[in-house]
Amino acid sequence: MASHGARGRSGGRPTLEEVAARAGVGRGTVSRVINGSPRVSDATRAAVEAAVAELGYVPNTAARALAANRTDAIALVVPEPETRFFAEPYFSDMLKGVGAELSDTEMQLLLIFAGSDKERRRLAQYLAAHRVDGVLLVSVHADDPLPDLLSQLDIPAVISGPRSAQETLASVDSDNYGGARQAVEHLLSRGRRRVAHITGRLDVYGAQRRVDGYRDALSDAGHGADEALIEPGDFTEEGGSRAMAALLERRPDLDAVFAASDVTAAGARHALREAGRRIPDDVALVGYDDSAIARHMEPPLTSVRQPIEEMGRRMIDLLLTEVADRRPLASRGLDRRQVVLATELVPRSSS
Amino acid sequence: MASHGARGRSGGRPTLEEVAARAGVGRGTVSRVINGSPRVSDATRAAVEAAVAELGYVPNTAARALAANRTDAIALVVPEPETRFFAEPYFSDMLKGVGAELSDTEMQLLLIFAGSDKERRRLAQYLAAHRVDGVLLVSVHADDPLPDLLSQLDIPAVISGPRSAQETLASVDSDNYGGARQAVEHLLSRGRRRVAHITGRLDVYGAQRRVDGYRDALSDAGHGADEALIEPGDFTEEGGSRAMAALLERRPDLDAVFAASDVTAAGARHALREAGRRIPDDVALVGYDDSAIARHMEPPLTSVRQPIEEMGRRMIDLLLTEVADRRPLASRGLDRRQVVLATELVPRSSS
DNA sequence: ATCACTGGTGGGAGCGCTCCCACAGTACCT
DNA sequence: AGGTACTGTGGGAGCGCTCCCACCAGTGAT
Repeated sequence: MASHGARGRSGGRPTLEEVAARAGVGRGTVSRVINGSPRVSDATRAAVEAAVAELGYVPNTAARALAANRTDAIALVVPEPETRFFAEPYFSDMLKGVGAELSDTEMQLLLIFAGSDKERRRLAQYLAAHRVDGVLLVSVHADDPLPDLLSQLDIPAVISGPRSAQETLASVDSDNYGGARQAVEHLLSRGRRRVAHITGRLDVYGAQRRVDGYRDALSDAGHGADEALIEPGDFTEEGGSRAMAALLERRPDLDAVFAASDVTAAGARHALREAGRRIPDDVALVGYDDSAIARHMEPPLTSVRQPIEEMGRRMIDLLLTEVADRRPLASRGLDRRQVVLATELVPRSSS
Repeated sequence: MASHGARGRSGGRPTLEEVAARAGVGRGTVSRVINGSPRVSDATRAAVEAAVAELGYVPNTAARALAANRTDAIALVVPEPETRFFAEPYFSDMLKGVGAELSDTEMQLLLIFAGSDKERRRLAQYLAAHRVDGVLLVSVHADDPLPDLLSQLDIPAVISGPRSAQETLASVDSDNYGGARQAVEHLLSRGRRRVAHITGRLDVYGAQRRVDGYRDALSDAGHGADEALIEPGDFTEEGGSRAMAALLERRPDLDAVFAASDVTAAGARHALREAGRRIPDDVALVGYDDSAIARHMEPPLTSVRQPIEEMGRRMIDLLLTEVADRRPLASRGLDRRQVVLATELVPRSSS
């Protein structure tokens, strides 16, 4: 008689209890089946699954979150205004990788923009409320307080691009050092001898590593480091243009430029044109990121490609591991919390 | 003595109960303060707020969701693959409006892509679990089962672009009829007399309305409807090109074309060029959407602009109203559940 | 036989809120 | 005086899960 709806708000969604009654088992057993515990007999499992299907039972996430103290959600935090998010393929590629890796998981992905101060305050509140089990942090600046907030709140997080060589958070990065070497070695192999470098913002660790790669590639090839061939940029087009002009003034004999980003390269190209230098005839140019800009530049730009989609996938891998490790008070599997992925040089006619 | 942490897991986050103890009031009172109920004396409210601040209390969303049977989250569902989402400014504009209108709300926005079958199944499950209080549905096709699923689950939803004149869901749309009239009237005012129309996919209600607007504008101006001047397209570039070719064959004397989208217009332009017709000298061309394509076309394309960002804002308004109306079993404020916003003609040199 | 174990199971005790009923106090009519 | 009505407040009873302990076979070692 008391089959379903003991306290039956008959209209409502079925509950665990109702499934249990229907299947003739206890609540605990249904819970075990739902959560895929192995310690359930096959017969019982079948009975429960039948009841679930008949009743159209769907677990109540809020109740689960409350009881288990987890949310089964992670956030992808973009500390940029939404405009940049849409403008740069970096983010959509990243999102594609993240989505793919998450697709056969129960985890739900939240996309959070934190470009403005207001949004950042909201985010802090959000994190303080522990509304996600983990955080993916992309495109973080050196002075960003977010990573520290996360460690303080003890929320698992993975960062794309470590802030320094001593990064404490788990991170996934592409090989900035190796990518820079590839670019420079490519230019040298093409017979260039006076290779300049326009750097990125040097408070970004990845930009520093690119400078290191540039230097080492030159010295390994027996070229002394010529500091006059290095000019700081800031990843912007104007910065690239300004830096190029400075370089041309200082070292008019340069025959190649490695720019720390495609956008920077676009600026450099502009300055080169103004100075009447032909690309690649007079000066070869290599960028970084292999963005749409590179493909559409005139002439098409040789660039270093980062496996961004794979970075997204690896970030999820890492994060899920960190989240899982926190569930039982057990084994930390921190074997490799800093992942570095190889880059690839995409040669085009600018070099 | 028993001030805080009656059952104190000292490490954990403070709870409502702890705040109540600290402030020397009952749980109910703290809850009232947190939720902004007016029936709390100023003195008590101040005491509670102080306790909240001292303890750094943040409400537990899961507990609240469980007890109150709401989630304080809404979903923006995009039934397209992510690629299109990033490619078309429509979505980013929409998102901007939505975000703006939501920013001084406690509501959290979830972005859900449902392009593939797998994703759609996930979404259905997600909605069945009632993980959001409401849904924003953009870019829905006529045969999409999603709207019905939503009404069936009794989840408030707002659709961008009604599926028919009898749309039951709340909707926000731009004035497709009026926009088409604007386009045609503009062409007539420029002295054009044989204005053709390449339609959109006619299973999209908005496309039908554009045809209606086109027809009425012509007949109101005393031009009989010439069905030979109407050719179905499908919103794609190839479709536009094909339709244009057909029109030219059938009515080589046409002197203007109103295309149901900028993309369609791009296709039409191609066909016109191939046929040796000059734009606008021989044939004037008007598109729809005022997208980047319109601005960058050669010659720049006259187009009808939809206020997409405002549409996003209005959709949120409507949705929040619907969600609020469902909270107490009270007053439905369904005054205007179908919003239509005016369009604007942006004249450029193609007409 | 007795004593471990082990796989399988039931159900109590929470998780941290909101809802709502009860009730004290004050104020304003009859 | 007694009624009625409100404001402000406390706290019990859930919301629907998970966790964990207790318990019941069955199995093999002693």
